[in-house]
Order: sequence, then C-alpha cells, then structure tokens
Amino acid sequence: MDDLRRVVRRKIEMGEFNCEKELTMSLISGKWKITIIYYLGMNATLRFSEIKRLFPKISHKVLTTQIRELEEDGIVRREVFPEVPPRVEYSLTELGKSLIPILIMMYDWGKKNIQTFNK
Amino acid sequence: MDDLRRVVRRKIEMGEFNCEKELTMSLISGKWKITIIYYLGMNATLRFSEIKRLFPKISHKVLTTQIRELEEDGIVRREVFPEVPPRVEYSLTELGKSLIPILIMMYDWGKKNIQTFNK
DNA sequence: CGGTATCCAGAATGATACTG
DNA sequence: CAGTATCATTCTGGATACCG
Repeated sequence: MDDLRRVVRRKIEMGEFNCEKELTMSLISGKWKITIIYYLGMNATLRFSEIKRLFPKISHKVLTTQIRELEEDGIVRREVFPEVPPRVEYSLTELGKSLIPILIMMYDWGKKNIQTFNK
Repeated sequence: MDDLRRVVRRKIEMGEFNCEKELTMSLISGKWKITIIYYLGMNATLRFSEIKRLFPKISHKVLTTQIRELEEDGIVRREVFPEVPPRVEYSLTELGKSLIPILIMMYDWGKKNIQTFNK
C-alpha cells in the first residue's frame, strides 16, 4: 500500500513537528488508539468483532478508521483470511510493541494521580 | 478557581475513560501541550511572551487556551505580578514535573523511529 | 504585556444504511 | 463478518479585533 504512513510522512516533510515527541503523539492520538494498541499488546491477535465486543461504545466506522490509521502508520498488522464469512485478525507490529512501555507509563501515571482529580 | 480540572473531573464522573491511560492522554492532548510542558520543565519559569517567542507558530489565543487548560488541570502554575506592564510567569507544578519522564520517553521513541517514516 | 470576545474553517467523531 | 458511503455533529485550532 502506497499510502503507508502518508500523513505522518507529510507532517515530517512539512516541518510540522517541533520535536520528535510530536511524532510519537501523532501516532497515538485518537480517541481509541491507545486502547486498541494496549489490548492488542495483551492479546497477541484480536478479530475486528472481538475489539468491538471489548469496547461496545466504539462505533463500527470509528473502529475501522482508527485501526486503519494504525495500520498505515505501521503500528498494527492486518491479516485477512479469505473465508466466508470473512475473518480479519489484527496484531501489533514490532514498532507497535515498542510503544507499550510508553502506554504502561501513562497507565501508571494515571492510576497514581487520578484521585487528585476526584476531589 | 472553582473550575479547576472541571473537564477532566466531568469525564471521570461520566465514566468516559476506559482506563487510567486515557486520563493521562487527556491532560497532554492538544497541539502545543507537550511542547509547553517540556520547555517549562527545562526552564523553570517562562513568561507568556517568552513562550510565544520560542514558538512563533503558535497563535496568541491558542497559547492562552492551551496554557489555561494546563493550569486548570493542575499541570502548570500561573503567577501574576501586579506591575505595569503586566508580567505573568508560568512554571510546572509537582504534578506537571511528574509528566516529564513520559515526555522524555516519547521523545526517545520518536528520535529512534522517525527515520522509518521517512522512507 | 497579557489577556478576552467573536467568528470561522477544518478535523475528528458518530449515526445510519448498504454491501460482498 | 468486516467492511464502505453518506451525512450530521462536535471539537480544535486559528484570524482578527479590542481591552485594562
């Protein structure tokens, strides 16, 4: 797929990032992306419908969009099994797996500090 | 200020977070927030105009908005000196400082992987 | 200098319906 | 089952002008 990482590459070329942190942020920004990455990290592979079942609040179209962007950015691998009915399995690439420590840190930070926001 | 952390608190109350990671993300999501936090971490205090000079591409209003949200969320401290012309200095709170390791990890990750997006 | 108010453009998200 | 297409809505960021 030629479009692979096109948005991110365009941002790099246009000098839209002030700093490499913003590259990282741009990859995980999106209402469901860190959730999807994290659960794929815990489950090795998940089918489209399994992700939907895990997070009923995410709409069909939005899940498609989020996971397609993750795929374009090289974070998620998509495998289509030519069956009827179709089966599609998602898993993390090595690049995707390397994001997990960052998500764990974000989880730990949130866990540690959430009570200060409840007061 | 009564509005302190109101948006985040509302999200917590409404159960809008699937996971504590999302609390962390919600605090640092915003086009300039990680940039502002990071530079405040390196400079101890910065005046409004100094931040503007560091990042000429950020507009006046957007800088105000981003930094006000960081203040409401308890990440940034705002000190007003009653002088003419006014002087306002921003610095990180302890909560804000505790985010720095996450931003450093994001920087390192971006630095390490940016070349894979340039191909 | 360091704001606020208004208005607007575009992006992100979401609801719904249709398809191989 | 796992999509795509269309349309509506909401959220974010930005341009501009005015203020104490």
